[in-house]
Amino acid sequence: MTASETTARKRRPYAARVPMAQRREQLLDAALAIIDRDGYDRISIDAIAKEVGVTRPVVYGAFDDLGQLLGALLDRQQERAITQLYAALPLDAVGSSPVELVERAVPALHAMLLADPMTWRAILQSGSGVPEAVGRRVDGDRTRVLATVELMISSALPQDYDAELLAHAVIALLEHFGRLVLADPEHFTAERLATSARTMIGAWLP
Amino acid sequence: MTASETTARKRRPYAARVPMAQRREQLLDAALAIIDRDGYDRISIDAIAKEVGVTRPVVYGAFDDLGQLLGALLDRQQERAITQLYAALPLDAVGSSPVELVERAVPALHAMLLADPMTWRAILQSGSGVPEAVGRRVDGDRTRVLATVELMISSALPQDYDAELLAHAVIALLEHFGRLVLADPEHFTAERLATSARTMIGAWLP
DNA sequence: TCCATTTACTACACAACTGTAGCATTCTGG
DNA sequence: CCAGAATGCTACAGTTGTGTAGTAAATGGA
Repeated sequence: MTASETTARKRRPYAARVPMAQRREQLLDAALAIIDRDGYDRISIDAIAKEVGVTRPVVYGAFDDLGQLLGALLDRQQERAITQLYAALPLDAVGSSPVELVERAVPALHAMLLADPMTWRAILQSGSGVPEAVGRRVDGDRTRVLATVELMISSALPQDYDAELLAHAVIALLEHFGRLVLADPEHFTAERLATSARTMIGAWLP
Repeated sequence: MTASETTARKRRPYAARVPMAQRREQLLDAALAIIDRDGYDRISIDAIAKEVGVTRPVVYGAFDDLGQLLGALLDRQQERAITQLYAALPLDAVGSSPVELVERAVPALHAMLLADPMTWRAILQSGSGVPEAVGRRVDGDRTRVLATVELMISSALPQDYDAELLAHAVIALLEHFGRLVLADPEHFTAERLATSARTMIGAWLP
């Protein structure tokens, strides 16, 4: 065994070469998997590199820094979530009563969550552990959703309800029950949730 | 200037000596301040030492490691929160209707939050960023509170409401509106919240 | 086959943090 | 004043992560 053979033996074999676009997607998938498994406070360039089986310069070749990577992940995930949300909501039921809407929306949203749990878990755990740039972005998104929900409530319920507070309540409940469904879908079934929602909302209608 | 003078010049002046019990309390206060300002993911022995103006061995002289310190902080904060909560809730109103209870509880809870915001902010931001041991403890506490709320609901509302789901909803709403009040107390006033709560709960009563 | 391009790895410097043995300083009582 | 006890600091070793210059390997086209 010569010295060059000894030296060559020690060098880690190269990971398969991958076009940049595909590599970026792979890195984003890895980041999402880490966030889902370990939480936002465990995400790092080093962790992502290890998850994929490449070295850090490869990650830096695709993204300038962690912030940029997380921004790209957010872009991608947001697009996925919005697509799923619009597919799930009964937007064709324009003239229906709130109770009918709820009876159709709850099972659809329930199925949506379970069809892509990783996406929704990452979104619904966007609490204080997220990097600051991510948190600001998510807060902005939540503000927009809040305004939309507030408009819907204003047109559906009597005027003696505070629409802004109700919108906050609806968002908080959707997020909380989303987390419960993802954690225990057999216990928090679509049927059970729909029944309760119908009963409570029904009591608020004229 | 002799060599010993030069050496003495370079040594950092000692922080004031403090009895152990007082030091522990001071370190816990510092930890709470860091969590409030920077979040759970920024808490570390080093950060606490810097916050107080001592070196790390001083912190390690008081607590074995970060986990033990955070456990002690949790014990202390939990005791504070429970004391404040029991002082705020109208426990003397045993025979009152749910609407009356709410009308008295909301302003009291509102004032409680603002009387000690740091304590409540640390509790209400106990999301995914917390160290695992803390998260498990908080989850256990939440489960107990949930069971208590579920019992109260079972006795106050008609049987066609799902008490478990409602308990989850109440907890989610209390936490969410707690965060809103801490963030913007002038916008989310006690009066406004009480009015909305009265209207909604009133609609559920026989 | 050879060469140029593209993609991947190594080794390094640096920063931040954990944990501790040994040493230093401060304070109080005799 | 001095000695001892109690509390505080320094320097060190180790770990983990960031970021990068230089080198290596792989691939495809001529």
